[in-house]
Amino acid sequence: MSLTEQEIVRREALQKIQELGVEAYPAAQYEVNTMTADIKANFDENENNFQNISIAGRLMQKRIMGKASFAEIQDSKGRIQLYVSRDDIAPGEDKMLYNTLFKKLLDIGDFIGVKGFVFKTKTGETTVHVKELTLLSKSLRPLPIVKTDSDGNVHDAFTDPELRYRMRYVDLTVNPEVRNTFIQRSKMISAMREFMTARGYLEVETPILQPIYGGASARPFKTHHNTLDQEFYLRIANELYLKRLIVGGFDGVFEFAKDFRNEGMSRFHNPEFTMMELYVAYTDVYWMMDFVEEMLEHVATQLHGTTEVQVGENLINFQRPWKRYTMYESIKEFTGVDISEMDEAALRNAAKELHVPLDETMGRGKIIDEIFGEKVEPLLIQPTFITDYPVELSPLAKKHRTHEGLTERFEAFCNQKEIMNAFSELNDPIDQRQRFEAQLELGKRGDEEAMQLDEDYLRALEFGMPPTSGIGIGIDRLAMVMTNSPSIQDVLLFPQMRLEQPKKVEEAEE
RNA sequence: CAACCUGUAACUCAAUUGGUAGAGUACCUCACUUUUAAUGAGGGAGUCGUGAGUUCGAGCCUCACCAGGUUGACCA
Repeated sequence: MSLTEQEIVRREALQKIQELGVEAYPAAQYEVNTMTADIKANFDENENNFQNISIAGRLMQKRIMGKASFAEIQDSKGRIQLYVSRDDIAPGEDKMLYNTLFKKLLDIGDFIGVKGFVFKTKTGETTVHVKELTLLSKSLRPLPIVKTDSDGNVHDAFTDPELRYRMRYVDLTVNPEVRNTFIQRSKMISAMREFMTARGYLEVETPILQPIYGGASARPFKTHHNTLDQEFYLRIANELYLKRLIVGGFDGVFEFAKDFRNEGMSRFHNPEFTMMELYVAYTDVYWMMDFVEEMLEHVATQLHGTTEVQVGENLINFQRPWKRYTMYESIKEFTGVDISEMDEAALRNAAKELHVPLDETMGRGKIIDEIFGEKVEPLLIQPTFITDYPVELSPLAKKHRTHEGLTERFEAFCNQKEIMNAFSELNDPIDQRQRFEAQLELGKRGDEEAMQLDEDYLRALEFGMPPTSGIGIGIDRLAMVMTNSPSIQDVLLFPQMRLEQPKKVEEAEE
């Protein structure tokens, strides 16, 4: 292992610390009685509460002035300045604690605990006057030091995306807005969970390893169980298992599920992603629209205190009611072309005039989807429901109650992206079998994303499933909107990446 | 998978028509008891992503490879 100069210096410092009899990685709990943010927020109001404080965190700045120094400590809530004077932390004859330990052997990034009282410096900064300083954990690698000068210019920012994603621990340490994004993501999920739990729906867990993958159109990851000597797939959706639970008699079930799709990676796609699926018995897709509108209005308000969220240049408003179009209406609205009565040949012609590229294999439903994707989706900024999807695109959705060839389905779009997909669940087992068989045909023709036929799921439906509506919400996509993040990698703590190249191994010495 | 861009000190970036490798921060030494990008003085630090080629001479030109990014195609 080859070390940089700074890593060597820190290891030497560690050794000297231990030679001085100071424990660099003490075992004992360090009692903390307040947080940096609490001090900054409340010291002006109530100075007496901060005369005997104890805080812990990383040392992030050191400004040595001789016999006194200023430093900054960072805990999970923020930073605060420390005033460290020699004669306070080392009151006796032996000034080792200050002259040697603090000044020379402590580095930026070390975890320390301090006890003392809060005061204001003559420049007005709220500062902890340190009476006692304890090393809690020595850091052996230098953190990137992000500094902001008096003109507001940021120096040496830790911005390289690769390094940020690979070393998220460093990213979280030095970039407070990154920490905030993940706090927001967590709050968003909590808000959804509370909203659904409050209505009596049950949070459940279903298998990730599935012998038959289903519930979506996608290519799966494959794996193998040794004892069973059997192939398994990592789930691409949890839909079919959740509906089995509705068959089993639960009124409402939901799951925040990690799903896996063996497809391309991009700003909007990670091989593993989180989807929340909810199924509610005795409801239909129109009920679900009302429900989800209310839930997202709640989520936005919980996160931002308002239904409005700034996303890039757009101010997105989740206030009810959202715009609703059928797919045909939306195409008519945004292209001026009414395709509702067109057959496949007329559709192909219409697509050509709209400059939407098609290929020969596409059927009627797929062509409509292409026109929509090209001409309508990019224009959907505010939350919008699109309903009534072609039946060919929706093998698990119930047939439309009045329109031949359509289904009882909606997708919601926001900031030019689909964020959820829902339908009145197909509960006619005969129809479902035919839809699966149609999918098998597609698979035989080379469609790698075609669904498999799931006999056990059909058996469940044959026992009877009540009318049910279900929804899948892309949690990562929604988090991107709610946290104003341009890339999915910014809302995943550890986005998937190519394996890090090992450092060049030095030629073995013989 | 395709096009384009990037790779120089621990970090952020320079380097003229191809001619001895530079700055700020960080690091090390010294001074300094209200600083805040602390300051002042001094010092060390680089296989220029890897490999080949052109050339008297390559950080710079050519080719291949590696890594990363951006955009596009498919999928949530």
